[in-house]
Amino acid sequence: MPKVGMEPIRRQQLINATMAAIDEVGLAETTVMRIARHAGVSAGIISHYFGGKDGLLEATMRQILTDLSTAVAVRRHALEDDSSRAHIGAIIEGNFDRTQVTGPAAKTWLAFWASSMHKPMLQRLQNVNDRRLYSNLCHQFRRVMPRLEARNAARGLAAMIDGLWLRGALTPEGLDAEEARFLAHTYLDQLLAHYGCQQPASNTYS
Amino acid sequence: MPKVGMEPIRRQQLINATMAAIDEVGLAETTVMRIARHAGVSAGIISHYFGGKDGLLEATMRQILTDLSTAVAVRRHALEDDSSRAHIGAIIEGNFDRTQVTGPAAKTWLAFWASSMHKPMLQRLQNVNDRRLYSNLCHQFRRVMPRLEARNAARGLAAMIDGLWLRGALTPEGLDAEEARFLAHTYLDQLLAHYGCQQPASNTYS
DNA sequence: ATTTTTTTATTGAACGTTCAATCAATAAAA
DNA sequence: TTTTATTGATTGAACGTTCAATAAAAAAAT
Repeated sequence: MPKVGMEPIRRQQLINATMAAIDEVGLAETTVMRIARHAGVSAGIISHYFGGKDGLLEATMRQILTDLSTAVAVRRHALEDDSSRAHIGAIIEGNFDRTQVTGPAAKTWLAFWASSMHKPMLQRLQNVNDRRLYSNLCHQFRRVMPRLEARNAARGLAAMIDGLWLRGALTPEGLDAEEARFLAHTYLDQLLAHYGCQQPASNTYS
Repeated sequence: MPKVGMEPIRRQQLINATMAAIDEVGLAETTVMRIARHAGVSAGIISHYFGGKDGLLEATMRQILTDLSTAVAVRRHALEDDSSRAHIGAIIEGNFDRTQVTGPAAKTWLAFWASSMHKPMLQRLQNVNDRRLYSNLCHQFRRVMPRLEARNAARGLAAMIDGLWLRGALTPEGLDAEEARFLAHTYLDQLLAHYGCQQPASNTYS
């Protein structure tokens, strides 16, 4: 039933179907037929729109990374407070955004993470994202502490965020976003407390 | 060239070869032939000793988990100091043990971690290990802080350890064990500082 | 307004490849 | 001679990709 202008619709359908399939059976058992069935189309269409399975997987990872960046950027631009604490808090909140943390996205995220160890293209994507998180954190920490300490604080918080993600993706019940945010913010408070920064006026995470 | 008593030797050879193969090309492209070539034997031998590829993969994950547990247990039994700080410090040190952190083991570890999301047997193994780490940490923290705080400290430190592992496995240069240990110990100090515990006499990680 | 032509979207069977598992044959050690 | 260890060609299943065929929509022609 071909109508014109199907391309963007199909691309999005197939990307969503890829995440659903990975959530369902894992990347290893995600075949083009299973993805196609999820999207309600035939298998051949994948090669038509993405040049092949690899192209679709790459596009899917791209989308996840873009969504994550957007979630962080939106919260940072909405800040009234320009303190480093507020900026870092926004980064934490963005990283535990609802759309990212929910089932399919989280499992797809971890699957690509593991896969990126041996696929240069995915590794490149993952690296770019990683560096941005680290350099953003580092820049904000440097506003309130010396270079070396800022570097360590940034690495520590980045590891904490990733670790919470990882554990969330692995537990059958999925990530408890509230608890994760609480732990990350508490850690942030501890990092900043050593340099005499004032506590935030309201700590609104339970 | 069959000699008697080959079984334990071959089993270990094949487990090591499996880690080498995963380190080299990733779990997705680790075939029985590649493993066999690494071990210098034929492909058929894998089914003979492990009942199939899945059996070998399971045995490999078992070995990694056992090695990790042993590394922690050895350090905890060697403690002169019985303080909670010393015990938790030993858990950290064990988790960043040299044999675990080095190339093949780390990448195999992460690969299985991702894979365990959809393979019940691996998930079971991973869960048992996970609970032991958490409950050990929780038990030690409870010696110096209230229940709820101990729970959060344990979850935070567990996430930090996993996050450092994850990032270490992903960076091309591999995990910088010294830095990881330093960050984990610093975090531990921060957690304990809130409850007025004395700082350790000597902080011997650079 | 109808019919014809062109364009665009989609299908699904066929093909070639890859892989894990099997097992009869083989060879060294007991 | 018997037992144990190992091989490697073979088998069958599963997968990604391709492509000729098809059908709907849009455009052009009547």
